Amino acid sequence: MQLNKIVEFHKALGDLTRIRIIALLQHGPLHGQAIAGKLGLKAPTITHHISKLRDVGLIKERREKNTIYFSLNTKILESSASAILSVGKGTTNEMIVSQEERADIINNFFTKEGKLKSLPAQRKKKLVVLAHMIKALEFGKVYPEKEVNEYLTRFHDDYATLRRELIMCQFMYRENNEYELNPEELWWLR
Amino acid sequence: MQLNKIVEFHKALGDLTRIRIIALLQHGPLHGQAIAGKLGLKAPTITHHISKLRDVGLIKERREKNTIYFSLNTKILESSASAILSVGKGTTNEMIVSQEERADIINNFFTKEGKLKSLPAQRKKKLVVLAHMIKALEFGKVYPEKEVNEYLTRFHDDYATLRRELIMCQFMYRENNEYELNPEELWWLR
DNA sequence: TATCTAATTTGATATTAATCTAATTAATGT
DNA sequence: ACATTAATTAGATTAATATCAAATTAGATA
Repeated sequence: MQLNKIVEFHKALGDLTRIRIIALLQHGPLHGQAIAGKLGLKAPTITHHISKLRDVGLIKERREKNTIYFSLNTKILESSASAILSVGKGTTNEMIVSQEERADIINNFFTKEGKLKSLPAQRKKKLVVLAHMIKALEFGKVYPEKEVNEYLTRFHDDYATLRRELIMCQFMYRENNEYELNPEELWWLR
Repeated sequence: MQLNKIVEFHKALGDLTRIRIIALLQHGPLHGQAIAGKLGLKAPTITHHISKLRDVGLIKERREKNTIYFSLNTKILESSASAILSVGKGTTNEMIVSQEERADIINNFFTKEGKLKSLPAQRKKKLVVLAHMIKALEFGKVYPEKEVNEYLTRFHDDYATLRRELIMCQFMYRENNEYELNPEELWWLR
């Protein structure tokens, strides 16, 4: 149920410490100890909060020597913040699929081994199938084309068709042969 | 918008029952018993949640005989939802000062013993001086006025002027005679 | 006044979650 | 191999809070 996604997002923001972390990260990446120092808290507390924020897709990170720099995924922030405005109104109604219906579709179009049998013709089902396949990909991470191909081969030999469908349905976008999940389309996922 | 208001807003939305209530109210006003029935909950529970939503301004109500119809304040919903996007962004490039320049200013306006000689007239310098003085204060901690006064006396006898300047430059904010650092303005501090 | 209905308040209970210390892991550097 | 530094995990404590039954309040009506 996508209502739960919305709940988790707001629960993540419903804490003063995490809002302060977000306020800090709006100005650029920071590492854990720096955040702890600025907020007057201990490192484990920061780990705790960062992982809450990461759980809802708000945190990107990059490692440099021993220290990890955390930064804000502003695309996710924007799309998640606006999700509440359309809750209950069927704005993304194409995607309003019950948990059971989704399970049925997955069941019908994938083998027990997880291979895709065929791509559904019906748009709604196709979206469910595509969404299912990218579940293991990471928001904010940039994938070279080769890696995308290898990944998609896990589901079907014809990775090129899958890749094209992901682009056409705007689940991913491409920039000079590198691929990235499109958070604007996928806030309701996961 | 105050950080605490933002926290309270998201805390209000960080609960599945309340999100479901919002989803219901998107379609029009409903009275308590109706909400309870649709959600499979008891009346006191609805009262509890409605009052949480009302606390953050999301609920409008109108009485009709004995029953109260609750509805959504969509204006508040929209503005509160977007508040998070600009949190931490309340800073101007006015405060981009090099480390050396800052050291010079500190050197010129403080005695060796750490007393403030005078308050700079030039705004940029004044900001540096004020920022220097609050370095030992903690983000997120609430200080009673008495404690702020004692603290500021370490720099100058005229603590009242300093305190007023801190408020006016928005380095601190005051709520019923308690003071707190304003993280939105002070992210650039070390 | 008595009575009905809807909403609220009042405990009580169970669950979640924020924070810390201490111990551990991960990656670097000597 | 050893030491260093940053981040994480584990465990404990404490504070919030979601829910309900029971009692109460508020307004309307007979």
